[in-house]
Amino acid sequence: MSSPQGRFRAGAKKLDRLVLTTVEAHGKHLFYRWENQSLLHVHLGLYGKFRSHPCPPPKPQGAVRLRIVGDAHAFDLNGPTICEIISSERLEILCRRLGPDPLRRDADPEQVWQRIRKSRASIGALLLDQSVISGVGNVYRAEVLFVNQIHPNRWGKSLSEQEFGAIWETLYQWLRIGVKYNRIITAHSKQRGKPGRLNGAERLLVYKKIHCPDCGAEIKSWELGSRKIYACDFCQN
DNA sequence: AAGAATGTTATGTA
DNA sequence: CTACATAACATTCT
Repeated sequence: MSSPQGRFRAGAKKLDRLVLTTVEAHGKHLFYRWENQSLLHVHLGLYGKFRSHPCPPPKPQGAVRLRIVGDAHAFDLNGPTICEIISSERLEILCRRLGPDPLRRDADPEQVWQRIRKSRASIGALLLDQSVISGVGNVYRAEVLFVNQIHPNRWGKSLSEQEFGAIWETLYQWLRIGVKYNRIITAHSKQRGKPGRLNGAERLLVYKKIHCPDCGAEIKSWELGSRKIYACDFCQN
């Protein structure tokens, strides 16, 4: 996040010379541990954003929930769903209800599979269920089902173990690419060079697309698990 | 300038 | 009890 040293203000609290000791992510929940033992929990939600400023930072713009000021740089946290100081008990409760995160070393895909194989819920809904698997999100959900040719409406229990294995493996690879380039990239063009150079339209396969990149058919979209899903009825079944 | 959105949880129902 | 579906919330961007 920021330089690990800085001042830090949260709500009525203003703390001096805090030093960041560890940063950890579990799914989309972020946890910042500070030297004074305090624990900051952040969830960006749909539009939360960290913004960097040179010092001295300008007046806070919009919903700034947190400002960290170092010697040379400052960071604002705008519009997160969650920004709170929590106890370690709360941290434990939070993490206990989160399913495995493919990016984490401690992630056990078998746990996810055991939930999916017994479920009558659609695989599309299951991939967004944070107690089943965490960190996927709406874009990767559409993309991972497309590339593995699995229809979002299929029941979890209809998937083969091999199909689930392929989903997990794809997510594992893609999420790492996402971290590396700091953006979601699922389409890899051989022509265009580095994925970092792809524009928004090029770097995804089905999400918000009109036509299927494989067969050219119209991409269908509908609500699934209270989010919009995109799929090709011909290539995914 | 209305409405969708790269998200999650609480609550209700079968 | 479990497991699903739906509503509610929050702010930004187009």
